[in-house]
Amino acid sequence: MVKRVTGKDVAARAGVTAATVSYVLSGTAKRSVSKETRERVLLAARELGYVPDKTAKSLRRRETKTIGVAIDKNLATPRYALALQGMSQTASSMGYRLLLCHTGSGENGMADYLNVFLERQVDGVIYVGADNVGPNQDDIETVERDGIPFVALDCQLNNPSLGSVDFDYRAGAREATSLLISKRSGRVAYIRPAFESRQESLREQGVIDACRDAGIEPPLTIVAPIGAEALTSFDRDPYDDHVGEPSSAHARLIELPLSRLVNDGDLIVCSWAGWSGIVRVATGFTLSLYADLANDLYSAFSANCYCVMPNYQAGKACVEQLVRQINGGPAAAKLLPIPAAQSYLLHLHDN
Amino acid sequence: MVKRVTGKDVAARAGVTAATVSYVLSGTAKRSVSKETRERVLLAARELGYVPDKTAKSLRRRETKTIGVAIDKNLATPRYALALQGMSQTASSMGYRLLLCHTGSGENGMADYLNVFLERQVDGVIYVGADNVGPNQDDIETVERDGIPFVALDCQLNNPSLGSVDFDYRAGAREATSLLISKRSGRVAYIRPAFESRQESLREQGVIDACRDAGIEPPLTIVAPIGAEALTSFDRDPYDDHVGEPSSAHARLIELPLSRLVNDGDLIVCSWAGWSGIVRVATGFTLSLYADLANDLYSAFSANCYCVMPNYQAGKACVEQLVRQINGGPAAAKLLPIPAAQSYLLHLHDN
DNA sequence: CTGAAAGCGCTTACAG
DNA sequence: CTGAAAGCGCTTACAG
Repeated sequence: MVKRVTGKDVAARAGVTAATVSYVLSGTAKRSVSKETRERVLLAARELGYVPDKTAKSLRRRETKTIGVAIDKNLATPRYALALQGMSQTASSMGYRLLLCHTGSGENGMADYLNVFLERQVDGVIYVGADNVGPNQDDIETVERDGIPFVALDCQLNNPSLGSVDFDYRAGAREATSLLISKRSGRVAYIRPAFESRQESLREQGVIDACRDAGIEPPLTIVAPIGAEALTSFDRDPYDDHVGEPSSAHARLIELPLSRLVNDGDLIVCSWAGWSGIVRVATGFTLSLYADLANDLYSAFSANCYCVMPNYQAGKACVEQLVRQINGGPAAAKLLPIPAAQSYLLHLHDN
Repeated sequence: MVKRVTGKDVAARAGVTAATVSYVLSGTAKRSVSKETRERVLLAARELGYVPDKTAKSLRRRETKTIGVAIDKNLATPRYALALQGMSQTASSMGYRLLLCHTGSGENGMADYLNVFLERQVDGVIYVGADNVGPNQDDIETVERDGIPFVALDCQLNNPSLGSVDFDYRAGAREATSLLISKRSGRVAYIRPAFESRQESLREQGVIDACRDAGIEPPLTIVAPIGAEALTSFDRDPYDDHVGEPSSAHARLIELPLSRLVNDGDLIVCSWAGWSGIVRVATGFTLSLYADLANDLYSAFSANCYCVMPNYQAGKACVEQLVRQINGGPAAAKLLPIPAAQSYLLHLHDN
């Protein structure tokens, strides 16, 4: 391993001092440098292959241009991966990088994602978290007390002092269900998971809203045996998921006696992305129409309508808002609309 | 913003020097500290809420305990998200964090993922990349010259001086196809994308191997109009993917006149995860059996057999190998087997 | 327009 | 067993 080239080496070669090198390369226009000196420095830097040490810079400037992302989600669910991608690309375009953190607590009992801020490794934190509940009360107090730039995605915190990006689940569910109702008359059956969360309540309420709007009876609600753990990360190797008995939310849905619970011709609304495909296959119904209250690649093949989750946009919004906070701006709350769409592919078959 | 608590503050309170604080808290057993002093230091640190500054530590120790991950993949494809998850959890358990990098080149013309190493922000780099081709020749030379700890995932580099983790596509395809053939007699039809890569060649060869093994005619190969760009990241907002004309690889598959290209009863082998579901729906065939040469959540519903891609394991292997390199070990090449499995769910229906 | 110097907060040989 | 000091590589007021 060769000796590292430092700013001092460049300075020596250019016949200037390290300060001048810094002013030329970091380009803070606090000092003007003569064109001739600047050229000499740039040449020397290029000749020596100088790459400034960011750890030294961070120590001195007290900023890292890095954002911590607390995400323990099951990334095999494209929703979260897309949000992460939105964050990554936006951060990159704004001169930031993403550091992945877990939500668990480390050695000193401090939550990992807060610790990483206090250790000065990141300038702010985006919390996606392991469930849809959000950070605990202790962590929230630490964030407020230490003034940590902080944005929570899809946590429904309702805390104005914390930054947040949320989805308008209720309006989205209402719109998608209404779209389904507009295509065909029939009873609405709603399939949702077995656990309670603010998100699930909002979606269910939106389905009820749509039935009321249309003047039809409230939905028949079917509770699938799927717990909140389906949302979180793998505690075990997901490799195992695919060789033995299926344990994913999708697989457990098929255990229901679906063709006894719903009738052919029902308008079947599913809380999660991709469920309608499973119900369609499992029941073999030919008259029913389907809606997914979220979407993934497969919704286009099995759901007649679905909610278009703006996951990438949400990731982008998180970064934009966090950077505003890092630069001294206030925390804000953003609520993203969820448009409803018809399946382009199923629509093609109609013609 | 209150003044930051430093090691010196803790030292003052404990009546010792900053050196002692460092020895107590960083615990490098290079110096033994009396039990009584240690307690005083720990108490003072707790009382003051001391969290050591990692940027200072990194500058001094010349290590960051951070791994750069160059990943421009479409994370909506669970394969890559799972690999990332394997990396993240493994890194965490080994005391490392993950910094997301892009593969593009930044300001100084240096590839982003190499730059981040030269800037001393990471101790090593895992390359997943934007396509299955791997880093370019210039980058490889930089890695070798500067001795950058480096592992390439699924790049088929065949360069012994670089660390690598690859999949045994050929054997995997052979095994899955053989499993399909063992279930029913019939012609093998193989559906693959329109671009060439080492990975695609290996899979195709594996399918051919299986036909030869079984003494049946070589597969009928069908080329789907899907280009390599389907593997890479979004240049545009993927939000658009779901509101207009479908542009994903899955959607374009359905544009083929599949029911004219294959016959009901064919053994249909698909190169990518999830394709068999689309072919099954698009053709409506009742006699054919299907295999996916990769798997996702939906393969269990539509493919009779599939390859179980050890993505999580691969991510884990990358981190383990990289850390070994960071600690001075040599680069190694790891080839992961791809087991074939039968769909548990479709198997249930047989009974 | 440029130089000399202090300092960010740690770690770690070097003395005692 | 502990203290005093140097130094990691930058940035940035302060003089000139």
